[in-house]
Amino acid sequence: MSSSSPTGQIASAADIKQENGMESASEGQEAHQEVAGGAAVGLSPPAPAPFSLEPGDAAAAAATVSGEEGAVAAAAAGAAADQVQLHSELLGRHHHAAAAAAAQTPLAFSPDHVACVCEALQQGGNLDRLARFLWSLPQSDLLRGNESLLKARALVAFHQGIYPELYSILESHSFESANHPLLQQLWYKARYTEAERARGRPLGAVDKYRLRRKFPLPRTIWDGEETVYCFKEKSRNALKELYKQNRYPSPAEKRHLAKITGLSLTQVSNWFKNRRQRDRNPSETQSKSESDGNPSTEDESSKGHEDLSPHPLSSSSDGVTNLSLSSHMEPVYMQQIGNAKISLSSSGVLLNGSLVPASTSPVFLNGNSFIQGPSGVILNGLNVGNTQTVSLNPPKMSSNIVSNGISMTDILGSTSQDVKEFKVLQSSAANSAATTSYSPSAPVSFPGLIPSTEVKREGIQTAASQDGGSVVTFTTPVQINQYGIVQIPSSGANGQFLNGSIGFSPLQLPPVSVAASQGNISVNSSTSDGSTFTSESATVQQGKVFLSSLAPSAVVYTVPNSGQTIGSVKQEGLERSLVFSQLMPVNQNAQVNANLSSENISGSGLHPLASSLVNVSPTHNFSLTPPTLLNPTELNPDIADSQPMSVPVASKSTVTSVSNTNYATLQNCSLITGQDLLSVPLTQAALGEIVPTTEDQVGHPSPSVHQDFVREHRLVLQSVANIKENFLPNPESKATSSLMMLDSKSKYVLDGMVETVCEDLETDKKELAKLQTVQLDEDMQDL
DNA sequence: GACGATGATTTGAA
DNA sequence: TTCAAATCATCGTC
Repeated sequence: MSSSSPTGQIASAADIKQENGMESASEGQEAHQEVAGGAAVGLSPPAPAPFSLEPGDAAAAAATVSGEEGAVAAAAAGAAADQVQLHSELLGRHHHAAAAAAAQTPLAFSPDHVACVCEALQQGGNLDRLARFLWSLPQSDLLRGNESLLKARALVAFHQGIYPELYSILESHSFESANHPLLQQLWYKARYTEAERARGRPLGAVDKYRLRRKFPLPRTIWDGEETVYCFKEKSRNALKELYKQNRYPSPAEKRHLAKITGLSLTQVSNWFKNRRQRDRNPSETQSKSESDGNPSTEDESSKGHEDLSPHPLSSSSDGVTNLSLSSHMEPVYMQQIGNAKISLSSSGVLLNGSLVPASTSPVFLNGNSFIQGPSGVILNGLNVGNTQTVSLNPPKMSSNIVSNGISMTDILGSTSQDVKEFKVLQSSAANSAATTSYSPSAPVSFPGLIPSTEVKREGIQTAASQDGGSVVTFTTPVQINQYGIVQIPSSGANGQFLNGSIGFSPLQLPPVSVAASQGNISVNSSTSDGSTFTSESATVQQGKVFLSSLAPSAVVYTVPNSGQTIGSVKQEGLERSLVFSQLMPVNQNAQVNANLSSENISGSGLHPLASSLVNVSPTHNFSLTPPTLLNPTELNPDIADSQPMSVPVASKSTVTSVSNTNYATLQNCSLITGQDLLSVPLTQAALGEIVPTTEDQVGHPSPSVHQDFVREHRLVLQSVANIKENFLPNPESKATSSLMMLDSKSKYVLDGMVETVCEDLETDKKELAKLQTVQLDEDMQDL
């Protein structure tokens, strides 16, 4: 019967989808028909039993409930129902007189127990039984305000067509956001149904829209955020912001945007596609500005169409675009298209393929990166919190965190393709470590680290560079240790990392020129007089190191000396299987091969130097020093042990972080994992052990069950066995008695089990809520 | 993955 | 209530 009820489509939490405002035209009709049937169920009083939950009903609910939480709740419901059954059986068998009395008094279930049963019945779609169950509940103050109970009452009211009561319930209590989608559907469907009944015909899309406008959601079931065209205002603003900066976001940026907006990747892609399509059509652009209702953004979008497009750089005949910049006080929008040659007359930084002058004015990089002020940084679309600053000028920094638009979660959970697309550039200031992570499209250097007087970006192609990689040269002698670090001997222990493989001391380097291309970085050490060596000329300069990429993961290092190659290091990084070689100083005339591993960094004994940098590789495993800005254990101690990252021995190494967002996400993943470990086996074990048919099953909990639960579970079951001996003379009833025995205090043994399940459920909910809060905070920071 | 065309839905105004 | 514009999603093509 319940399957044909109007709530058949929305009663089950598992069926609740993201409310997008879109509904099929036939949906209203179905709802109308179903409601008519549901109303036929009527308001007839349910069975007069004080606790009318039928064991069979609960068992059915348990069988139909899906999902972890549902399973837990179903287990509780099943246990509670079985309790009732056992209670009746036992009392009927041994205490007939008492049974009659007990049948007149409500069972002593706590509100949590009732909530568990309600949840189970809701998810099972047993709304008729849920109605009877609610009817039988005592009007206890303890039950008032219980959200699960209120939600159940709302469902029942909708199911029975008592819409005024439904509206009253929804408006009288502020529900948790987790219940909003379901309750919002109830609200709208009830309005639709009422209107359909009044009109006698199904509603169209426009009719439903008018009803939605006429009966807006109460704030008790709505977060208040305006939704236009199915997209929340926040999401649309985020999309617009990124579009203003970059009309062609990378997949990583799209993923990040999808993450922070809550939209799917397809929706994000579609939005950008449609937006570009609209912008390409002048007529539509004109009309768009008049209709969106947000002139500011639309004007920016339309007006800035040219401005925000790839910067009209002067193009040379060879296709190389040149752009010369000096320090700007105005925001700079840049987007690199093709081979762009950018020259700076002062210290600057290359970010995301675009050159950034070391100024305090906001800078937009590649249309999607943003640097603002000394304390707040958004790089490549990902915000770096206020406490995670990237200082472009000071040569000394205590902790610098730079991240690109790819969250470390994406990296950790990314596919090999994602990993291949992601490379790490790390650099550092003296006395401390500064770790940076960038995508291949975002090569970066810091003027504070590399006091360049000129930065040139050229599409340098060398014989060794087969993928457009650039060349890194600098004049000072270098060493490459086992960690793939190219060290400047004079820099002492202050070895610095670059691209996770080489390091140099910025203080030891003379002014250098930096040439960068996608996925590669070229550092040309200039002479002391400030003249700049380009990559082409670097091949004959003394003491230079050439780094040319053979492939996205392969680089060849050569160290010429007076025009003679004195050493070369071939770095053949296999995808996701790079291995650090042993210490290999690059001496004169020495040729060393070094394999750089990003996957085995932590396991190959990577020990950061005293002033170390820690290599955050783009692969699934990476090393992290204990973060000083964010400590995962502080956010959630339970996660620390399960963090899939290693902490190298780095006594003095400083923060290696990506962003707090990533930490939060890591925790999220970890917690989810934890929940998977705890909840799923727990649920399975609970379901499997609550209703066993033999005692053998009872005594052998699943080995994957959480220890606490197992321990408590065993206690319960042992007590059951003891009680059974005392109260059950009939051995044939053991299948039931092993589950439904009363303890010496006249309480249901399984009550504790139900409570345990409910507590675990509540704990999981709290933890999840906590995580969601953290994640929300992080998302807000991202925005 | 981008693009153009097109359908379905949403939205606002007449 | 109707209509048109805006918006989002889908499909086929390149």
